Order: sequence, then C-alpha cells, then structure tokens
Amino acid sequence: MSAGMSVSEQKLPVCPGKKEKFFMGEIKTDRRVSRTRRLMLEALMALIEERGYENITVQDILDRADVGRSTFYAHFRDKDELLLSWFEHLRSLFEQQKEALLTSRSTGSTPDANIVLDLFRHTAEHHKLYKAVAGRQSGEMILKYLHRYLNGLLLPVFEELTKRRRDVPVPVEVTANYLVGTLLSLMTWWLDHNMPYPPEKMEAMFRTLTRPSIEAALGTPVADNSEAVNNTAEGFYRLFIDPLCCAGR
Amino acid sequence: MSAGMSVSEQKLPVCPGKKEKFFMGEIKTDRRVSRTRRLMLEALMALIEERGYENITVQDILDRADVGRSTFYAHFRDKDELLLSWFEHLRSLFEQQKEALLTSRSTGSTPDANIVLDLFRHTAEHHKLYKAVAGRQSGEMILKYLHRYLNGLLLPVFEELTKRRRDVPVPVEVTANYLVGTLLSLMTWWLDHNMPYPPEKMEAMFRTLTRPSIEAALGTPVADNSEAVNNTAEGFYRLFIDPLCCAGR
DNA sequence: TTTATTATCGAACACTATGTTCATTATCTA
DNA sequence: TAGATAATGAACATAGTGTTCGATAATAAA
Repeated sequence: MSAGMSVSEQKLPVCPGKKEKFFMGEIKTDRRVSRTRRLMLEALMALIEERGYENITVQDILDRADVGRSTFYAHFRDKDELLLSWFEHLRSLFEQQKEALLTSRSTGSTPDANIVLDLFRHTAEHHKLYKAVAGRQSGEMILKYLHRYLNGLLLPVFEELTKRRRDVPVPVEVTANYLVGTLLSLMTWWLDHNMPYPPEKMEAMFRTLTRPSIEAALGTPVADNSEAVNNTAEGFYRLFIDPLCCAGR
Repeated sequence: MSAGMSVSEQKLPVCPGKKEKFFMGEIKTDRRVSRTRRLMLEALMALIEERGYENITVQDILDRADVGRSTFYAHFRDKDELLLSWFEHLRSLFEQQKEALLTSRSTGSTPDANIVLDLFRHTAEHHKLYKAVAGRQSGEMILKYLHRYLNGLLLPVFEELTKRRRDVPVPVEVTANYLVGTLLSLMTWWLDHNMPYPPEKMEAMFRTLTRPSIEAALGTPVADNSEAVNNTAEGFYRLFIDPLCCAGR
C-alpha cells in the first residue's frame, strides 16, 4: 500500500458552486478551476450564437476553449450539464438582483419595478444568444427549466391571492402554468420573428392578454372584501412585477 | 452499357403519400411498401409508449418491426422523418373529419361541434402515446409542428374577425400564437400531471382563460356594427370550435 | 522558496449509433 | 410467367461520446 493505490482514483475539481462554508471557513476556488470553467462557458456561449446549441459537439467546445477532453468531463457530465450551469449562473444573478430590490424596497426607494418589461429588455440586449438557446429551431431544455423556475416563483403568489376567494374556476396550478406559458410563448414568438415590436409594446400585449384572464381565473371574490377585490389583478401585477414578493418570503 | 450500369442506382420505394393522380390514373402502392411502412410505424408507436421517443434508436425500430436496416433508410431519411410521417397521417385524418363535418354542416345536421373538447377527449384516449410524444420530458418536435399547423388554421380566422375593427391592440399573429400556445400549454400540463381533471373541465378552463383575452386583444369594435360585436368572442368560439370555418374557406 | 496538493493534459481506447453500399433474394404487378 | 421493384443483411465508413491513466504544470500553503 505504500506506493499509493493507483486504482482509478482521479479526483474531481472542487465545485465552485459548493463553496462549503462550515465553521466560517470558505473554501477558495482554485484559479485553474475558475479559469477552465470560464473558458468553457465562454466557448459555449460563442458557439451557441454561431451555430445553435444542437449543432455543437463537445469537441467544438474543447477546441474553442483550448481545454483538454478529460478536463471537460472532470467538470461536467455532458454538454447539457454545461449549459445548465450557465442557466444556474443566470438564475443566481437574478436572485441577487431580487435581494437588492428587496432591501432597497424596505429603504423606501424604487417604488415599482416591472419585471416583465425588464425581461423583454434584457432579452433584446442578448437576443442573438437567447434566440439560439430558446428559439423555435433549438432544443427546449433551457425553456423548460425557466418554465419550471418561474412557475415555482408564481405559484405561492397565486395561492396567496386565492386564499380569500371561493369557487376559484381555474386551479391555481393551471393559472400559474398558463401565465408562465404565455410569457415564454410571447417571448419566443418575438425572438423567432426578429423582434418586430419594442419591449414596451410586448409588455403591453402581455398585460392585455393576461390581465382579464387572471381576473376570470381567480373567480368571484368573497362578498365582505369587495374593496380589495376589484383591484386584484392590479395587485397581482404589482406582485408579479415586483420580484421580491414572489420568492423573497 | 449493356449489362445495366450498376453504379449505385438503388431505387427508392414509391411514396404512398404521393399517389399521384394525373389523368385519373391513381398509382397503387405496392403491398410490400405499405406493409413495411405499417410495421415501422407500429413499432415506433409501441416503442414511444414504452420508452419515449428520445430513448429509441433506429436499431430498436428495426428489431421491433423486423425490417432490414437498408429498408428503413429507403423509406425515411432518419427517425425524425418517420415520426413526422405519423404526424402527417394524423393530420390527414383530421382534415378528412373536417371535410365530413363541412358537408354534414351544409346538409343542416350537426349544429355545433366542439373541436377543443374533442381534442382533449381524443388526447385522453391515447394519453400514453401523447404524453410520450409531447410531454415535458420529451423532445418538442411534434408539438412544434402541431403549433405551426394550428397557427395556420387560426390566423385567417382572426384576420377575418379583425377586418371590421380599428385599433386592434394586439396584432393578429400574436393573438393566434397566444391562443394556440395556451391550448398546447394546457394540454401538456394536463398530460404531465396525469390528467387530474376531465376533458370537459379542461375545455372550460381553456374558455375561461382565453375568452376575455381575445375580447381584449381584438380591441374596440367599430361603432356601426355594435350588434355583431358584443358576441365576437362567441363568434370566434363557434369558428374555432367548428373546424370547417378555419380551413374550409 | 519549498513542498504537497491538485488540476490539467492528451493520446489511446471502448462504445454506441448513424447512414451507405451492393449483391442477392423475395415478392409483387401486369 | 416474366419483368420490375422492394426487402435483405452484412460490411463499411463516419462521427461522436465518455473513460482511463501516467505525465506535467499550476497552485496554495508552509
């Protein structure tokens, strides 16, 4: 045993997502690790814009990133996991922004933020990438994850809103799913048609289409609360528009 | 040249979809051809139900259908084309039904048919297959085709409906896309959650969600036509519900 | 600076699947 | 029955995936 059991004990690089903090001691990520991951992500993004996700091989990424084959597989199980790690990155950025808004809210500033409008604007900025990732001729992987994520954000909001209502004609799960679906549907249509309208117009359409549906889906309000009821849709949009309320709980 | 130029001139089997009818002479499909195609389609369907489209290899289909490899490629370029041919088959069935309804309509019988309800019911009957084909964990190929097809049916309807309107707040392309998207979104949600509600309830939800949206999306009617205007949504549903109107033009 | 650690490299390899070729055989239509 | 055409199946070329492991290089910590 002295010569070190050389039986396939290749170590995996430390996952930077899991900077485990026990006993206040953060584990720093090895420079090489973050560098490699960055290179691979950059290569992936560039290649996606060029050819679309489906038309990329692992070898392409390796060549572009100038990284060894085994290194890739030391970090990710496959191409999908790399793409997913990008999505997780985006998500954490989004959640950071949410936190920021939450605190600035409690301070009193920034009365309203329109998350849907922001989404359309942000998408427009990176339309090439997003079209390649979510467009009609590409795999739907990311769209599915996004759908699930947004659903998770929205569901509690609707559950809150329907607490004081009787005879809700459409189950909240369906309504949440509907709303997210409509948003993503508008978004992909917009991208696939090369953004023929400005983000503001798209947001207006989204509102026009979904607001009356939500009123209808939530059903008749209970009698004793008629004031807070008429502006439920308004309330919803404020909730939805303000990301904090959704998951800041 | 006498011995018949044997230079890679393998003939493709006659495509039965193209039973060309010129001069009243239909070309009969060779028994062997239809038999092979039937076997391959049956194998595909069975395998899809078992494992889902993504997890099937061409070899699997070959084994199940008991058909030679080269035979497969004589008929279809790849797996996708086989699946597509199934979709085309379904579509032609649908269009036949549409024709039948159209003629029986002109005869005076069958006052109304609810195409959306029929769709939910038909899906329920074959839920295993459709879930495997369109469910969340499978590729979206068929869903995309279906989306496009339904869009094509719907667009002219909306164009007709908006002819007499001014200041339509949402472009008809967007509205059509929205409506189809919502229908398919409800459908996949339903399948993915193992059909927790009956088709009738699903159809009701679809109506609840989309009717007010459509009213809103079509915008204010012109003044002089106020009667026909208030029931535009009604008219739309009759149009949409009655498949004839959509593409029977 | 030194040292122990650990990430990267890269070439070889096994594996799975795709799609093509073609001479031979079986089946159909007329 | 004859001529035409479809099916067969084995062999092949191609392409991509994911793994292995000894050697090398970069890093953090001492």
